[in-house]
Amino acid sequence: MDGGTNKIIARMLNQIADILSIDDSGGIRFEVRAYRRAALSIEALDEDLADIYKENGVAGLMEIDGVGAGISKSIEEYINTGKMRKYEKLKRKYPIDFDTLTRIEGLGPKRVALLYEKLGVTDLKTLKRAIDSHRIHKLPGFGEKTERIIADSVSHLESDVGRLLLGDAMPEAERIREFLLKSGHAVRVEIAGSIRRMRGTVGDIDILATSKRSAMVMKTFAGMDGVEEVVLSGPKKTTVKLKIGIHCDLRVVEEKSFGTALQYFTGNKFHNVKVRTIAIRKGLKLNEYGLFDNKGRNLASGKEEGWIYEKLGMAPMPPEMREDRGEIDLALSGKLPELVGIHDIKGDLHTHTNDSDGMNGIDEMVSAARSAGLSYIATTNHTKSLRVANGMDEKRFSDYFRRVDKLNEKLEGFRILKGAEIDILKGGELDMDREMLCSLDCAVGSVHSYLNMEGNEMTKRIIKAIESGTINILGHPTGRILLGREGYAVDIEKIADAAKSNNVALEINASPERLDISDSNIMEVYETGVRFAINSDAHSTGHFKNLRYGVGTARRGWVEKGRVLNTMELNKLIKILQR
DNA sequence: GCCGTTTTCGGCCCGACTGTTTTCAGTCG
Repeated sequence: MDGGTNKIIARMLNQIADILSIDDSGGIRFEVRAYRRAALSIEALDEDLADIYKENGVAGLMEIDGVGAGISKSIEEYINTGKMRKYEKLKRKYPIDFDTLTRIEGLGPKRVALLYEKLGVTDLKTLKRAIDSHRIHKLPGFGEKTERIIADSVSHLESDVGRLLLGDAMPEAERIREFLLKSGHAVRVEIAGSIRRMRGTVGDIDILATSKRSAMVMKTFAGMDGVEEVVLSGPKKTTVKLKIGIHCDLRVVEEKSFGTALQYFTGNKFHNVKVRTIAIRKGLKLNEYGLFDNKGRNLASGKEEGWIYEKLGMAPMPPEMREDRGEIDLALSGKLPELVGIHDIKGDLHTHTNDSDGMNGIDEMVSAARSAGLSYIATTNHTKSLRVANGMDEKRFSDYFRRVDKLNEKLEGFRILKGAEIDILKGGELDMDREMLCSLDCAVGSVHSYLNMEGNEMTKRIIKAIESGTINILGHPTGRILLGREGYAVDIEKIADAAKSNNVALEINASPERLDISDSNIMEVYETGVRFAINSDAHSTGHFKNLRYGVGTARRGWVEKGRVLNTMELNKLIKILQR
């Protein structure tokens, strides 16, 4: 896992880009772009740069996307000496906290540099002083309005709203979509951007609409419930700030541009750059309005999004894969995987009832599961050590299972599997009698205590539980909480290897604040051949709808249907769960 | 500075909006 070096180096590379871009005469802008690209690539890395360097040296570093001879040398220098000369030299000229200052609306590297040269602004504190003394608006290129925007943005930054969970942003986006459709001014309305790509957290909401009356759509949008203020508005694009704390962009295009606009507006940015580059190679030009040949004719007029990929020699690309992680090469060679879909999910193997810490009784959970289209669930209440969650001892489980038996007799076309979410104790032991443990239909083992354990120890603890031969699924394997805490620093590949050999599935927990394991973890372990289980961890009847976020996470990790335990029909599943 | 099924040199995605301009630079995605 990333030990912190990556963030520091990424920040240095970004600041090099900032400073270089202050004077962009003489074609330096491509160098700037190269530094930014490398920085982003490094931020997204799961492995620590220091480890990569230790194992494979500069050659290893150069394998990272966007890192070539120059930047790899700089990284090497930093790892060995704790310093990067290029960075130090540039910083001497501009000793400015670009990282913070460029996060302020309306401020990019050039304006930040000007603020430094004219007013001595180097960080948030000195910027606030400049704002208070009312000197910014006199600078060339600035004005009264810009000064006010900067002042607003500074106070906003201090109250930091940041990102939202997908599980919070998606319902809001759907509400907006429905509202715009009902208004009658828009023909088609789609959610695009990172929500469509199912990223676990999102920084804004992107909506695309088609209409001949774009002004009316914009007006409807700006005036709808939930809008705090209009940030910018033009005939083609409007941005509002929502009361839930993030921005929402609306783009309106003509009907004939819908496919290309959706492709463009879904992103991500780097995926789009690659797709457009492929278009150029074929003598075409792709933008949000169409795919144009050299005579300026729009070949994509009226076509759907999938057509664009096909025209460029690829199969239609699932939105969840569009992260520039190798999906384009895969598509060009005709090898895009068949991803698991929400309709493949036959059951849910991690749910709770009000017998431990759930909100609803088993009968209510069953009918909610049936409404969600499932044909089985495992109820997996907590075990005795987890007192805060009203964990159950063996006696209570026995009583509970008798009730389940009776209920199962009455059910047709649906089955409740007798399960438990068993605490993996500090030393890797399981919090249930072995006899009862082995009699369960479905055993989920999870860590809920001593979360700050050192990585190696936690890895051993989890592997010991896996090797007990008594659990079927490792629940929320890394314990991460999105926007909350990092996962345990476990060696996920070692865990996956052990899980594969012991016929244990790794959970993809669909709870919006978990989405654990993550898409990048999935990609790391996929080669081991380990199975996954996409579970809601439902604590109430309303939580089954979260399964879609788990499926989204799986798709982001390129998971195929055959690798997911709960896509199986019940009979086949039961055989696999036996141990 | 990076990169290669047109290339180891010569390219590098493309457009929207705003404020301060008087035709555009800076910022953003």
